Amino acid sequence: MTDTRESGTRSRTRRAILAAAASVLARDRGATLADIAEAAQIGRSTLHRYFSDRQDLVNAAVVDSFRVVEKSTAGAAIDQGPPIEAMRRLIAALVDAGDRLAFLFGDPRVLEEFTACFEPDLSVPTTVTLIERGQAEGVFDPGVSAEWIQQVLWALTYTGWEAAEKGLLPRHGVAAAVTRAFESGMVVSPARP
Amino acid sequence: MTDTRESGTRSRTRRAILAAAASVLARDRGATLADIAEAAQIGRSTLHRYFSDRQDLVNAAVVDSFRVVEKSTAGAAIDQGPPIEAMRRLIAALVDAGDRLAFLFGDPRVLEEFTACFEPDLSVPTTVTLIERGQAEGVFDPGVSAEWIQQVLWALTYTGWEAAEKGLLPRHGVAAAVTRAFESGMVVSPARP
DNA sequence: TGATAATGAGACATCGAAGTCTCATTATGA
DNA sequence: TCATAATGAGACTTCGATGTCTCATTATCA
Repeated sequence: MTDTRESGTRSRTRRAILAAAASVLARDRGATLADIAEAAQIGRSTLHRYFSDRQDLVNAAVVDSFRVVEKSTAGAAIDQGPPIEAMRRLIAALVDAGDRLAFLFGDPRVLEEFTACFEPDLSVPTTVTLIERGQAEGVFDPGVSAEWIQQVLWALTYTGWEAAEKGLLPRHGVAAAVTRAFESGMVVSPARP
Repeated sequence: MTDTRESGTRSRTRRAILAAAASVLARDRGATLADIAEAAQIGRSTLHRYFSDRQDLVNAAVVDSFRVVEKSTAGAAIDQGPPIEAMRRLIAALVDAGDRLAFLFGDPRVLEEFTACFEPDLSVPTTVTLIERGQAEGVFDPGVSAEWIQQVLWALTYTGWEAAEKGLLPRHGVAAAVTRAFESGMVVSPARP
């Protein structure tokens, strides 16, 4: 899928811009193209050489972030082993891709826009598949939809990332805190309502 | 605190603008003042008669939303009864104030800005107080900070609101889904890591 | 009803970000 | 080294949101 006609230099610059865009926009959606260029350590005019539009840049950043998260997910091998263990690997992977996830999750509109027109890599097992597998095995709550569980997963991961940003959680404790919240909730001896 | 010199008409219009602002901005942070005026069913020039600045409007909307959420919280009487029950009432109240919460929670910067300069009504028991009470009684997870639990609470509530917006959850099921997630997490037989 | 408050429509100026372009400089690779 | 690719700085235009203002109309209340 990568354009092989693009030189190494250009390819590297492009990646830097996309990473900077996701990182900056995750923290401030109203950020200026100048802000993004500065974060990418390039001139604003250079940015325009790669992406004609702001919209063009955002679109590319979304697709790119999808790919990055997808890759992280793939690395967690979530189609193997017990669902609980697979989910713990997935959470760790998602936390690692925090910037990208925060960028995607932080803007509901962006996500919606692309869910329709963006066809995911079918060779990569999806999060929903893992959740459904866990539900079938009676490990994940079968009383709610897999999509809801996925939303909760993303929300908790995002919250963990944000908490670390604010200094509320130590970086190295995010994955554990998210995992714990996801698996057990906040009540010690849960009484199902 | 309400300016008694303001006529009933103006007071009503002001409230309508603030409610519209929170509602519109919760769904689209980049929304135009024209969008907000339209949602409030007033002319754009009228809006400027009430709030000189965009910043002025946003500030007022934040303060107002704080008050609304505070009032909801107060109505839940979270300083009374078992913490679990109090938390369930609180979640129901927060879900009811969904728009306002989404507005406040959806923009981390807004929240930060005001947490410092905005002194809360001390006569109203705070969420953190409830959480700490629950932790002291061994009901809420004492292994994490109360602030983290509060973040999770807000995140889950926001996610429930958003899921309802997207049609992923029925409106009447949001509070139950959030409560369940908050208390028990997503795993049927939790194995604490 | 009559005085006044409140509003809506819209013209107008302003301002900042976005986007375009040029030219000199630096980096890359054959 | 040399040709070419890539970049940075900055001038410039465009465009849309914002903020100001006027005037006619409508709503409110004594």
